[in-house]
Amino acid sequence: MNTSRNRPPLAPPRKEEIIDRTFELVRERGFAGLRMRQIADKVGVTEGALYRHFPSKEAILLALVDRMEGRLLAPIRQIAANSDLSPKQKLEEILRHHLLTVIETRSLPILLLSEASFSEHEELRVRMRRLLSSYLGILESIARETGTTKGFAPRELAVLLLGLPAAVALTQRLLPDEALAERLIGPVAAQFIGLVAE
Amino acid sequence: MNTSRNRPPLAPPRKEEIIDRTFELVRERGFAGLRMRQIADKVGVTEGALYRHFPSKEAILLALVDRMEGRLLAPIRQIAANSDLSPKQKLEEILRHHLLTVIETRSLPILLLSEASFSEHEELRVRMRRLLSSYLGILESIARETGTTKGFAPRELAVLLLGLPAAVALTQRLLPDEALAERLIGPVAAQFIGLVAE
DNA sequence: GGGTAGTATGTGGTCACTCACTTACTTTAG
DNA sequence: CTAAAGTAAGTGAGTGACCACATACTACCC
Repeated sequence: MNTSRNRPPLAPPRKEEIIDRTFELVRERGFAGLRMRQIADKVGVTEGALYRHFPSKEAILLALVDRMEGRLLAPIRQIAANSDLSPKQKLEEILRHHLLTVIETRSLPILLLSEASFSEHEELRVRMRRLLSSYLGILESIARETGTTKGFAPRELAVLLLGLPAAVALTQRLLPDEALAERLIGPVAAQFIGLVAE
Repeated sequence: MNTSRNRPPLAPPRKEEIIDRTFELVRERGFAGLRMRQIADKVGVTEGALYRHFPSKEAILLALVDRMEGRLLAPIRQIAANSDLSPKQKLEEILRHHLLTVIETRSLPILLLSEASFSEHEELRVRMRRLLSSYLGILESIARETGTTKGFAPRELAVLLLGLPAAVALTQRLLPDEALAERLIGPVAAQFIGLVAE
């Protein structure tokens, strides 16, 4: 038996690679301009080969949303469940995680959300609604644990907190400014939390 | 001479109507899904007729951006130039105007911004960058007039203030909630300004 | 030698845009 | 006043490019 052969069973195979490359394409060019041809070229196969692994383009997009959800929402759920943190600390860590994700993925979460909200794929819109709903729900319930929220209702606070990553996503996509981005992720985010929550 | 004949010279003709109908289509279905066919159907002519008035689809989209700019940015410039208002009042009015526009146009400004940031039409991306740049610039210079901005640099404050309309746009598009929207436009916006500016 | 991954080559449909021609007005010349 | 000329707006039938997806065939690996 060939022990030197490194099976790639956990670092999963083509399927994962296809999603990876698609992720990169969407990050640079967005949803609307994505073509099966581009994915195939980037993976280094022909279009037909993609259909060995996914039944349709929509299936690839849905897998991409899963990926995004894992990267954005899963860590946020963990932070929210961490009982070592005060509500304020939770909000701060969530905000920081969201902002970091926005920067690393070139604003993908927010832009996906808005592009997908127009998609003709019903399933995609449903998933995006769910994602946003979960996100706001998590922030809302933390807001309820928090002492004072400066008179904002929990839902209102949740929307306010979504605002910073949303604004950062838009400005950094169109007017990149690394120094500004770092200030926003760091001190600005922290102080912003300080203003709206005790 | 027929005095009762109401010439329609100022309420301009087809061209304006085409932009109006396109505006409605984009508001409901977004940029990416827009087809010349749909515009023609909505105006009540054939596709060919559209090309009497605009040389290309892109030209229609650019005219649409002009329309959006007139609706969003022009009033904001006026508010900023109104010397009867304190800086804080200016920020408050600008924020309210932006939020109202977002609600009336079903989140169009923000979503246009993100969809267009991926467009293959270079000119469109340039225009969107300019629009965002102007918007942030106006807020920035008001921030400079303001006494205290709670330690935020002017540019940082501008991004923070963009956040609320951005978040409202996303949530209202995907999870419409009229009562929440009204609270956000009214008391929440006012209180938010109170927090970040003196 | 059978299943998996791949290629080469379609195919039907859609889209922005074109074009020859018509229709309804308006302007102008005699 | 009228007929000829000019023009703005529109029609309907393309056209070529592109795209998601399909089908037939092939290389490779246990």
